[in-house]
Amino acid sequence: MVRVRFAPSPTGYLHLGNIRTALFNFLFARHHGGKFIFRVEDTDRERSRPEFEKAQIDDLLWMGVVPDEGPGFGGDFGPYRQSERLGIYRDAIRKLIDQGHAYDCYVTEEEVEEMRQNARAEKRSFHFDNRGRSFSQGEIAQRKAKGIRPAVRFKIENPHLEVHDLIRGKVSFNLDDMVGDFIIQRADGMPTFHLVVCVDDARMEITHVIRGEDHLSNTPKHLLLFQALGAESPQFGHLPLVQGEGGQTLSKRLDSVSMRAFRGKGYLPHALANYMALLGWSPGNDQEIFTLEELQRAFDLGRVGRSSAIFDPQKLDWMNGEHLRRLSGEEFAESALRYLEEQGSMDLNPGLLKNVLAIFQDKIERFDQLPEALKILQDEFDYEDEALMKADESKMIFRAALEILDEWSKEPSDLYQGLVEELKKKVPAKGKSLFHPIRMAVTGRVHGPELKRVIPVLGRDKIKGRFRRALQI
RNA sequence: GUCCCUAUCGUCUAGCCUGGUCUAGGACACCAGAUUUUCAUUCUGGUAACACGGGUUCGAAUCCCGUUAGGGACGCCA
Repeated sequence: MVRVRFAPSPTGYLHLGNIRTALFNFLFARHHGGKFIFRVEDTDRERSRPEFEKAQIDDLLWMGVVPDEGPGFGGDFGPYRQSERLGIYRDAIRKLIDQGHAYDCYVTEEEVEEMRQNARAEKRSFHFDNRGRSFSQGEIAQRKAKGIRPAVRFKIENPHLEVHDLIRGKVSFNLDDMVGDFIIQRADGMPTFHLVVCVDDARMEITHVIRGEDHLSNTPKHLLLFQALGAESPQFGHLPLVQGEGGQTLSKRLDSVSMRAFRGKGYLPHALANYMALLGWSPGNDQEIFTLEELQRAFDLGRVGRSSAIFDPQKLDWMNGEHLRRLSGEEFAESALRYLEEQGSMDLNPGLLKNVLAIFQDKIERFDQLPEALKILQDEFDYEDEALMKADESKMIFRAALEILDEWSKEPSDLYQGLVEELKKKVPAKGKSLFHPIRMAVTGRVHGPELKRVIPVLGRDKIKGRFRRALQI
């Protein structure tokens, strides 16, 4: 049974990079009929926030990436918040120390920092020299007396490691020229990332660790840890990183690529998922538009690329437009309404809105273009082409239109057809010279949606008002 | 600085493993045209890439080495 996990630390909002990792894990799990686990890595007490955990889950659910296990989602391997698993880690660390895989290290943070500074000054690469391993009993007693609390370090004994990465193939490391013994428990008693990740992955029976390439160099440490823990190591797959526009590094502080920002701009969740899936993965054929279900079926870790990709908002916009146009009119209106409500930018009545929204389905690429488009509902507006409005030919059309509308008795759905037919009888204008002034009087714009659709939706009274107003200009 | 990863149109990518079918395919963007009495949609066409240098081979985008460039890691962050 395939079991994968997405384990962010609740220290910020999810961004493009994070959520793509989540998506790939989810897709991989679904493809293989396995489980997707959401785990909260909140061992950094200073920076972790419950609000962020909530927001992260909310963003995940919004995209349709639903955990099978996690806090609030059930599962037999809980608790899924690391702050609630401290006892488990303590036991594991105890055992590692007892078995000689780890040791209390009385070297202080300040001392390490000094070593690091020196190395930098001499342009040497730095790694801890493991001096804490060989302190004498006397020295330890002395340090204890000074009130120094020990951190626990993991003893690196076989530094030559090979990682068989699902995406990159064989990668060899020599930890000797990378790091020294690394900390698995801080002086304050909290376990660190390396420890908790391995303990949890082992206990939660994670079979595949799919994560960002930034973790590739952590993998040898984790391999060692799994070994020492007496656990079978999962398989690893390191995803190429996503870069922002212009090749900049993505971070939680880069607002433009946060999930919040994408939701605010009005992207369809599945369009976003579709776009992200194609950032680093390709199906091997020319298909580009996928539903979430199709992605699950087609996804294959072996077809994930090895080089990093730059996020291209233009292609995202195009893809969102494609998904928008594939929606039924009903679905489009619902999604649009949901967006407008979420943004709180509309106080118009949903009944009318629903009819109006349909007009814009093939005119917008993102929902945030809607408020501007919906301005045609407002009666007060400026005319883009005032000269056209003032022309005698135009006035003649407006007057004729008003006369027709005054005597109007047919179905509202015939409003456009009927109006145009009658107008053609009353005025000499036709073609552009007829439709242009009408468009200007009704919408105030040179361009816009088809009059055929706008006029029936606005209704006779609103249209009449607009022609009347047009005459006064 | 040390270690690791990567390198095909401006961007996302197919092709690479298993050399010839690649005068390198698709998509976004861009340009031109057609359709649509506007705009958008749709359709047709076009510009545009194997980072560089060596090697292996009858033959290299594909295999090997080096250079360069980009990215990542080097935390008592995750």
